[in-house]
Amino acid sequence: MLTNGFRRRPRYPILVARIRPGGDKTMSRYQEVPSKVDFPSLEHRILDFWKEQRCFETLRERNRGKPRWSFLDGPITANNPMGVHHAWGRFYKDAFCRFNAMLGRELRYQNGFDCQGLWVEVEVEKELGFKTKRDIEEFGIAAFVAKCKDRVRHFAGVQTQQSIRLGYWMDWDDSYYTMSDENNYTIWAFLKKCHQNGWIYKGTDVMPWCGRCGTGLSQHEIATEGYRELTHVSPYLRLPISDRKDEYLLVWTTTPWTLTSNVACAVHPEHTYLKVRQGDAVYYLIQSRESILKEKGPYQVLEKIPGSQLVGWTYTGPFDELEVQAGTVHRVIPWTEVTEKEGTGIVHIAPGCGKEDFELSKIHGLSVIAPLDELGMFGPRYGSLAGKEAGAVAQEVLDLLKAKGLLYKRENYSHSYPVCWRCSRELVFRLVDEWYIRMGEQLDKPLDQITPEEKRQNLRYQIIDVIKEARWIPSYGHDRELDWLRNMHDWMISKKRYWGLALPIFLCEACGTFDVIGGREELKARAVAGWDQVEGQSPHRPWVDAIRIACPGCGESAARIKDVGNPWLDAGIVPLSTMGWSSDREYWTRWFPADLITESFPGQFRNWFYSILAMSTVMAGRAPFKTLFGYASMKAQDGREMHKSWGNSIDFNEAAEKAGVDPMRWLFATHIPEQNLCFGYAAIDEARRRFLTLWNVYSFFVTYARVDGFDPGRPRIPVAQRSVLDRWILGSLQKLIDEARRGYGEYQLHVFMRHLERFIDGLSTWYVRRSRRRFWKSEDDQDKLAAYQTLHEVLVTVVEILAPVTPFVTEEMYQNLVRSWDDQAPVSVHHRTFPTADASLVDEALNQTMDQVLVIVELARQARQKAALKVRQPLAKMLVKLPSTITPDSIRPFEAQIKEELNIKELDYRKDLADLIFVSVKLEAQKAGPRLGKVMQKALAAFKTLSGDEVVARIARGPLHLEVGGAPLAILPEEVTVERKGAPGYALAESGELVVLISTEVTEALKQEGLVRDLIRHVQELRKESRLDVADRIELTLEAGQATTGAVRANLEMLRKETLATQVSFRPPDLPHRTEVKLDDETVAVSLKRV
RNA sequence: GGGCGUAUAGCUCAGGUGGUUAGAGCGCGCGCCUGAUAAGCGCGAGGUCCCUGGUUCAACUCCAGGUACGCCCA
Repeated sequence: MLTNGFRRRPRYPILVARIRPGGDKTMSRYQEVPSKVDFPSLEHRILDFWKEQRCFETLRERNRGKPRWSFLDGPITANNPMGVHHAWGRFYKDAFCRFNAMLGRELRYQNGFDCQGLWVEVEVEKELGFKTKRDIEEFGIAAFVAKCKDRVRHFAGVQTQQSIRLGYWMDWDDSYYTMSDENNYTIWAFLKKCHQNGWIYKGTDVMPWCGRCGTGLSQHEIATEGYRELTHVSPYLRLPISDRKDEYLLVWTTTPWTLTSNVACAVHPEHTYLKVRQGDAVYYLIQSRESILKEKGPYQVLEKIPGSQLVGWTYTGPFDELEVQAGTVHRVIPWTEVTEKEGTGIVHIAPGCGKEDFELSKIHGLSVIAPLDELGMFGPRYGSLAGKEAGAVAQEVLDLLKAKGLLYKRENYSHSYPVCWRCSRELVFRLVDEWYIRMGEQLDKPLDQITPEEKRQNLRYQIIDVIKEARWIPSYGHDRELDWLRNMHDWMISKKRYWGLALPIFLCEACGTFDVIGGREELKARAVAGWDQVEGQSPHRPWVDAIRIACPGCGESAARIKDVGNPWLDAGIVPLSTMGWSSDREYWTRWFPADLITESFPGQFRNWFYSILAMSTVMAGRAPFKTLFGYASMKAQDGREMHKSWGNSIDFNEAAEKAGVDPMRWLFATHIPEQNLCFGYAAIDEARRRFLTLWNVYSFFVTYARVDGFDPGRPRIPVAQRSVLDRWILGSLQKLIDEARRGYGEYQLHVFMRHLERFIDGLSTWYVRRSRRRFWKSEDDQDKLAAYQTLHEVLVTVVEILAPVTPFVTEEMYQNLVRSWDDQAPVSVHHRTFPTADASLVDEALNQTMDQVLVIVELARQARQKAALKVRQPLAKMLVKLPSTITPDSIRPFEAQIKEELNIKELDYRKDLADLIFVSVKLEAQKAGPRLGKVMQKALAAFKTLSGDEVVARIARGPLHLEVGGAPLAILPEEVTVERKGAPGYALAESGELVVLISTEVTEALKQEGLVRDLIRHVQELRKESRLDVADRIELTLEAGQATTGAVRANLEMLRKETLATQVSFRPPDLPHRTEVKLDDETVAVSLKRV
């Protein structure tokens, strides 16, 4: 327990204070810095500060009218509180905006909320306890829509507060909402333009349908997260072939409910089918699936025939007794998509229940039986199944088949099956009318051969052209989008729901003509009824439903279709709507396209990226962004999805208040964006610890600056006159500034952060470590001032370049480092101009030399370790052989540093150290023995006669040839191990050409000195434990054996000076603070007290 | 079946544009330093840089093919 009550103050500066008036710490304006950082409370303090000082508003003022940098926010769904994965994305948005603000650019700072759509309806339904659409209709659409709006507003507020907590600087009063009139009407304008191009149409198709939600799902929605691995009962049934007694088609399906609507069976015309006899019956099936017959007993293959022979046969359907089946002739049709890998090779076709089936019905003129209603239940004419849910009748269907003798066998089948992405209910396929935007034909030729003429009417290829304009980070994003665009289907934009864009499509029931309204004014002008209902309301259901217009085809009154819009229309229009496409085209021209959008990659290729591209292409003919920076997905710490029920989910608010957001932001910044981020407290803690190193350097600086009264306003000492250490760190700093600019500018934050972490490491473990005594020393000379100025400059610059990443802690440090002394400086670190590197401060030669110095020190430490001589034990000398490219003269300026760091008194340079290096070679009997056999012993003896140097020289050229007993014998290089050691009295460490030898001889005097340094260390520890102030003088007693006593007597001054002992006596411990330490073999009893 | 991505230490991952001895964190073992540092540093054990072939004086890196895994589309 050292933090409570133990006030950290340095040792020497107190003495300085007496020498130099004005140096007292009370004169300093720096605030004391605790060594432990409480991030959450610091962050709250800074949040208050920003609010009180109106820092964000000031920043906008400063940059108003400057060059623009346009960021476009992809709207966050305002349906729930924000999660940690949102925090990740919002961090990027914030960091890049802050960086550009520090470059002096004007920004829009507009956040967006996504408001409309089924996801909100689902939550509101849950709140109200609704089960189906009928509940909503009974509740009233107007009231339901009001509830949806309320929910969105509520969570927009929650997310705003959370974002502020994250440190996200946005103009929170200016957020856009996709439910706004402007947004909706701009989509209308878009749809009208599509209609003018002839791209809007009503299609009848079999769609994936959710019975609970009562709506179809578009291709986009299923693709996102729509598949689950599910097991279904899959019957094999036998269908009697007409006019062939006891002969059956074997048919397999995974969706028993669709059998009610069977009208045909498909076979592959080119594959081989088998006619087999099993029991009393004859079956037909594809040859490759013969194995399914086995479990039903022995069988006999009667004939092999091509599938084409089966085509045209008719058969009795599985549910011919149903009313809906009346008059249906069941036929066998050809289809080349029939697989020979599963099933029976005879595919059951129900055009009302499957997309491909429906396509086949058009080709072969099959009747279409659509069994399900809007809720996914069987209609009235389905016998005992009427009114039952499609997914729930599998067993009943099987029972019915069995009763009719049509069930051959059954199995359980696991497959990937689509489910509703909102409510998880299994989807069914249902025949419905939906509205589409034509995306253009897929042309079967290379992209570069598509003519301008072909593109003119083909939206698909227009978008493909447009995506080339943008920069995709990572670059493969372009390819993924391209892949999507090439293969996408027409965009289904309708949804049979309540809360969403009111599709402005008016369909005349009399003549079938439809028209699309392009905006509010047009609606008002063309309304022949119902305008009074819309006036004063938002353009939503149910109000817009009251409008009727005159049909342009026949003049009859036409009503709006009841459908609402696909929510990606809402989000896709924002590059136009939020920048004033309709209301202020001049403003739009200035801010469109965005310089940056950034969102999570997975999913958005077919969602937001796709919709903004499509809509901007139609309206503006160009991409809505210049750069798209994508990042991956957030996972839980264990690499799995985050799920509350799995207990691996982390709540944003909890993480913010537990760990603080700056450590989280540091973690985000270091992570490679295109990789999934496994998020957890361990990861945050790692980031926090690296952060702490910087904080400790800051704390060190402030601690001493306070006591010394360092005034950052004093005239700067020219860098040329500063020490090599200063010049080295300042040079490294310039390179770091370059890396920072590149990192932010190129959206490679993690690269910058890697350099930053390395820089901070060097700052802490080398610059500060080596400079400490410069800050402690009592003289107030130029060198000390240079040290303060250098460290101050470094810290301020690091704070500036790090500010966009960790806005809170950098603000705290900036206030203390800069504002405390300079009230003319910008109020906030976020108002500073981003630093620019000064290339003249980079001394490459110095950098290289310092690199060598660091290696020398590292090697010497290594040598010490080999010799088991800890650094506290002083040594007489070290010898260094430098690489040929380095001269001793270049190292000399660092000699003092090296010697002090290593606690070695002398440093000599040698061109050759061979005489002090002992090479030992060994013939490995284990390796050579099996090869040499009997002569091994003799070979060993012969080998021993050679010197190490000789062996090394000879095996360098290849096998070593010896003569053993008159016979030649070769030893292979890999059978020899070579070990290099220092000669007796030396320890060796080397790396490449660089060789370091340290003298391991410990003389009596050196030993005594080392012993006393050990003792000092223990006394310091005791002082610390006893909570003494660093400047307190002490009386010290020692009770020790002869060796220690002698050593202390020989080094008494050092002991007294380092421990601030005014009196040292040898007697049993009788002072209040005591400890017992072991030095070498002796036990020393120590006691001390403050005097 | 197609598109995109990934494969490096026990685990999680770094390693712009080819170039001495491939690194970090976590974990394990052993040391060291420390009155800024409840922190840090070093050493050790642990590597077929997925496999095969090619280009090159030189390949973890570039190219081709393959394998495995992930995401997406059919």
